[in-house]
Amino acid sequence: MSKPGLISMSVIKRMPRYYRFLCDLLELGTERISSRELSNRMGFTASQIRQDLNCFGGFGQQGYGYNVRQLQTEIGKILGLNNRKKAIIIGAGNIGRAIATYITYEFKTFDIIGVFDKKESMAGQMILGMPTRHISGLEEFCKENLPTVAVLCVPTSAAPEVAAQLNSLGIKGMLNFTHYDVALNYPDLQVENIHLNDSFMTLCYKLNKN
Amino acid sequence: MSKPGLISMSVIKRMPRYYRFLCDLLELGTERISSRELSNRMGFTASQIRQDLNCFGGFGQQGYGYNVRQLQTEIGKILGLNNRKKAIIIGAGNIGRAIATYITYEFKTFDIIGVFDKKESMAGQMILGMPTRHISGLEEFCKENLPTVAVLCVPTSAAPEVAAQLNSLGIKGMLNFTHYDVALNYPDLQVENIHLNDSFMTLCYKLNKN
DNA sequence: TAGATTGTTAATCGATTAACAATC
DNA sequence: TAGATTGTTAATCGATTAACAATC
Repeated sequence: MSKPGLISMSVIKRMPRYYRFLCDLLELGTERISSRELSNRMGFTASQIRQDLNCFGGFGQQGYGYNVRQLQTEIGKILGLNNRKKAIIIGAGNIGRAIATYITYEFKTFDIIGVFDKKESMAGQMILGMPTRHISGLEEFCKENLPTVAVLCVPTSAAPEVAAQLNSLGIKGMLNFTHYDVALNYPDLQVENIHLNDSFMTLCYKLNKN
Repeated sequence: MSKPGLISMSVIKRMPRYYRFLCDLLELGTERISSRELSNRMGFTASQIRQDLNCFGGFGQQGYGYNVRQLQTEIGKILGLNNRKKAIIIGAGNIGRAIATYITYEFKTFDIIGVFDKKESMAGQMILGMPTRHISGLEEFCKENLPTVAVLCVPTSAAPEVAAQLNSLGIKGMLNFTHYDVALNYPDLQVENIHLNDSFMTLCYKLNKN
């Protein structure tokens, strides 16, 4: 069960949630927790929790449960949260600036080393103590600084070109805020889509149904 | 198959994506499309597309395929995109301001009628031509203007209190950017979570695996 | 009519839940 | 030891895919 690559996305997608709840428990000073108790707090079944965790190894102990600190550390390792990665933001509009700030203060695994925009008027404007750079300097910057992650906050119309460029410049992973389907066109890139519009529409549906 | 309430979330979650692709096709001037052709463009199987659409009705025609405009209109109706809803933003930080702006220009179904923040120093600052309001005025504002949707952009620590208040003030749906589990605590509210951190961690996992 | 493509049923696949023996 | 709770297997459930008759 602990062979990597065999673990389904359904399981992976739940890991950040476990991590979050374990962090909360740690802060509360909880030392141990059973799958049953976690189940109550998180809304997953105890069975699923044990099943999920066992994909990566036997972190628990019969009759005792799980050690909160150990489990949190293990999940952190599984997710690779300790491997810091250099990231750049493409698009210094509202979303781009918000995400740059958010990542810098709330998600230490990514290290924002540059913010780029196409607009000449943006160039030089300070974000997080760094000057916004014009997109024309992207290639040189990447060759010098070797970022591996990019956050795509440009208008969807600009996305195909930017994605192609980032791909050729050695970017390995992307957070895609546009509606352009990067993953479909670059199957070797790791992509996480954050389609705000999709979430809005799903909420609309739920609201109209009730 | 077209009984409402019986349609699974897996299907619903794909509808916004259909809608998006159909909008693109419309802009390209495409009149008709087959499930097979859609399948190629979207990366779903043709079988799944037909299965999904048939949950809501037979929008296609044998031997012809689907009429793009008609299908787009139908999916818009299914999602309820024409029923505009009054929305408020709680938390006027970077994310709050970015989302307020984004919704106003990119998602016309929600109409942002107020932005609130706890910080005294924020009060009065203009966003989208409206003054940011102090959170103390939330109750009065809601009673007067009856918003039904709220976007939660406060720090997670503040979320439980704010969620309780919004719930009691008649809010029906929430876009939750915090890590507080609103849905677990208010099962009658419609909630869409946008857990940026979870997306970041999932990307980390994918990057470390490869 | 012949060709194309849907709507729909049946088969497969995968994910979740239940159960329980192992063991702390 | 007795009680608790895991790890793991088996059973169930739901979602996806395949197949094909209906029909435009």
